[in-house]
Amino acid sequence: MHSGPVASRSADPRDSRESKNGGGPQLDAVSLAIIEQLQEDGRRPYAAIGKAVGLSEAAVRQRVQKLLDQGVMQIVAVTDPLTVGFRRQAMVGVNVEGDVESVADALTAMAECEYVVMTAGSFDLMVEIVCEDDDHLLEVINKRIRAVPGVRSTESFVYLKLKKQTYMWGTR
Amino acid sequence: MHSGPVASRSADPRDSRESKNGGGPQLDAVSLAIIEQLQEDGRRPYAAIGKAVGLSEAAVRQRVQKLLDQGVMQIVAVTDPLTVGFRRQAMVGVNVEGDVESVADALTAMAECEYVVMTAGSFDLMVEIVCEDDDHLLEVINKRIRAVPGVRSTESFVYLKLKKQTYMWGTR
DNA sequence: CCCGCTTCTGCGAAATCCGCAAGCCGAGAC
DNA sequence: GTCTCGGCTTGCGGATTTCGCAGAAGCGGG
Repeated sequence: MHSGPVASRSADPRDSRESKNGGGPQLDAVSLAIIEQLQEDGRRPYAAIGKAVGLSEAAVRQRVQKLLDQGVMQIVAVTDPLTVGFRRQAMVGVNVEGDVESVADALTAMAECEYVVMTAGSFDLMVEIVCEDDDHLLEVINKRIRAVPGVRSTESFVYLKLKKQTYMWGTR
Repeated sequence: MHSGPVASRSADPRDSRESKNGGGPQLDAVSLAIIEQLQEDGRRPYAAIGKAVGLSEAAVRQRVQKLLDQGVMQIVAVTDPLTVGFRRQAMVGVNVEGDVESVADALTAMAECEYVVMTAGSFDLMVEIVCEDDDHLLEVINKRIRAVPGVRSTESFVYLKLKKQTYMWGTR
C-alpha cells in the first residue's frame, strides 16, 4: 500500500547520481525530499513527511536520525540578528601572509565571527562579523582581527540592509 | 511551583532592555532563552523548554508560535551545501550605477543567490552564490548577474574551504 | 475601582514519538 | 543457486507531546 513513486526507484540511501563526489556521505532522492520537508518546517511530524515522500513513519524517523547523527543536517532555530540585539554586521575581507589556515582557525575561534571562509581572489579570507553596536564592531575589526598573527590587511563592508537570507539548499 | 528565576523578573515579552531599538518587535530575556533552547535543538519538546526557562508548557508554545508568526525566528533544517550536491560557492561583490535597491531585488529573485546584502565600502552589494559546478557558477556570474541593468562591475571570490558557519545568534 | 488586554496556567483529548519484532525484498558475496 | 546483509514496511503498545480551551493573574488606562 505504501509503494510511493519515489521509494520504488531507489531503496538504498547511500546511492546517488554519481558516486564520485567531493563531500561526505551521499544522499538519494528520498533523503533530499525529507530535507526539503524539514526546510519548510523543522517540526513537521514524521508521519506527514512520510506521506509527502512516500515512506513510512518509522523509515522517515530512521533517516532523519541518521542524517542528524552524520551531521549532514541539523534542525535549528534561525533568527534575524536585528531582532535579537545585534545591530551591526559586516563582511571583512582579509589578506594573509604565511599560513592562511592558521589565521582562519584563529578567526573561527572568535564568537563574533559568524562565518569564515577561505577564498580565491583578492582576499584570502572572508569573515562575517555580528556585533551589538559600532563600538563592538570597531573593537573586533581593529583590535582583535588585525591582532591575529599573519593578518596583513583587512577591508570592511558594513551591512546597510540585508535583502535575502535563505536556507533552501536542495529545494530548487 | 513554576516560579522560574528568569520569568520572575519580567513577564511581558514585549519589553526589552531599551525600548528604542532599530529592529522590529522586541524580545525579553525569556524569549531569548527559548530561542537559545531551539538553537540547540529545533525539535526540543515545549515541556523541556519550559522547564529550562521557567515557564509552563502552554506558555512556551504560545511564545514560540508568536515568534514564528512574527518572523522573528524560523525552525528549519540546515545542511552542508557540499553534501547536497552544490560544489561551487562564491561571494560576489557588485558595484552599481543608479538605484542599488532595484539591483538587489533582481539578484534576490535569482535562486542561486543564497544571500544578498547592501553594504558600505568598495562594493555596493555582496552576494553569496551557491552552484552545482563550475559551468553553473560561470553562467550565473557572467551571464545572469552582469546582465542585470545597473550592474557596473563585479568581483568574485570563489570559496576554497568553509571553515565556520554557525546559527548561534543570541547564544553568546 | 473597574475594565480591557495580554499572558500564564491547568487539564483533558488527540496526535505524535519511540522502541521493538516479524517478514519482505533487492543487492552483492560466495 | 544460496546466503547474508541492509533497508523498508507493518503492526503494536506505552510514554510523551501537542493542542485547544477555560479560568486565573498581572498590568495599564479611564
